[in-house]
Amino acid sequence: MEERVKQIKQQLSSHSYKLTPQREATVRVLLENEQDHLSAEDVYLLVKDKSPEIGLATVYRTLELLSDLSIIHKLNFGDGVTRYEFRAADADHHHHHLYCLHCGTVDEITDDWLGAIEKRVEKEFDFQIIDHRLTFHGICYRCKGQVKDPKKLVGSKVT
Amino acid sequence: MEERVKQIKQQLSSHSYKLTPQREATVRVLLENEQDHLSAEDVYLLVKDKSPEIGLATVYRTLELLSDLSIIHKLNFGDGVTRYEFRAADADHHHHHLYCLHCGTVDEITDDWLGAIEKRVEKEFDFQIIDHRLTFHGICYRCKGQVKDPKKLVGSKVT
DNA sequence: TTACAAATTGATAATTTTTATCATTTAATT
DNA sequence: AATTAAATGATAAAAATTATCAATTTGTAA
Repeated sequence: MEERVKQIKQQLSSHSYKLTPQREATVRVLLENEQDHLSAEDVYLLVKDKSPEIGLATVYRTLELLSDLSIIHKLNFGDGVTRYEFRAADADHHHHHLYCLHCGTVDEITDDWLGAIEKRVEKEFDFQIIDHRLTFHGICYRCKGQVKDPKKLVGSKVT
Repeated sequence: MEERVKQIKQQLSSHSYKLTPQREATVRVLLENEQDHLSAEDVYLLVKDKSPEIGLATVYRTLELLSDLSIIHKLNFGDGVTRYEFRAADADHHHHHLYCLHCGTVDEITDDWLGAIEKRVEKEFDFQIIDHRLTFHGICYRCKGQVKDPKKLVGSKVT
């Protein structure tokens, strides 16, 4: 934890940004909730618990900054809100997500399963891949059995 | 074209919805621009050219309806706008997209390349897949050579 | 330490996209 | 022709994000 905060501090200062108290509070909230995919509002509320004086705009600015530096990733599961996730230290790609259409939970696949497909894309489409987004929509193991007609969930749900 | 309009009319009426002139105009715009990925605003403006009396809310309502019936798909490439694409008559899955970080163009891969991976997800994660979203972010063949430092494009760009 | 310039913040206004409301119009049915 | 439900258009409202700007904080240099 402290280790990672320090590392982020360095990443910031290497681009001449400071790790202000507000930014640090935001980073810590993100680290403490690494499993979740928090929206800006979520982050704001959690940060506010500890540092009530922080403003919403600052949280947005911090998330944007961290995203610019590729310290976090922006995600969009189509519910109208941008979500943020810590970018694994080692991973240079976006990992894959399992989005449950029943309960809304998002699980992760941290391995990159797209290697072969990406090669094919680069060759067949002459497309230089920088990153990817892969999300499966369906029913998670927790909700299995609770859903009668999965097809019904497809419709307008989620982009 | 006429064939497809008629087919959509039937899909609507089978759910007791009518193909009103406004809905038909919207459907035709979507069909005429099938290669593009239009936002609601885009559709609205194109429909307005032909039928100036149509309201924005009606366009939104129509897109939502078509999406509910899985006649079109909602897409989100992270630019803050929901986009719509005609759903291929045969495809029961979302097809894949190539999103160019340089020019913003979205190309399509209509085949489903995820079969093997989906089997693995279902087995390893006990996740019942209903649909998927796969988008590659990178440089398209048109922009190849025009981009010096692709890594620079990664940052905050797109969710 | 004090002074200064630049970076950052908080409050809030403004924007943007989408949804809700509601009176009016249209369409189908009796 | 009368009646009911569906659909529409105009517009208000909501939700998320971005922009503005004065005030504060920070790091640096005298």
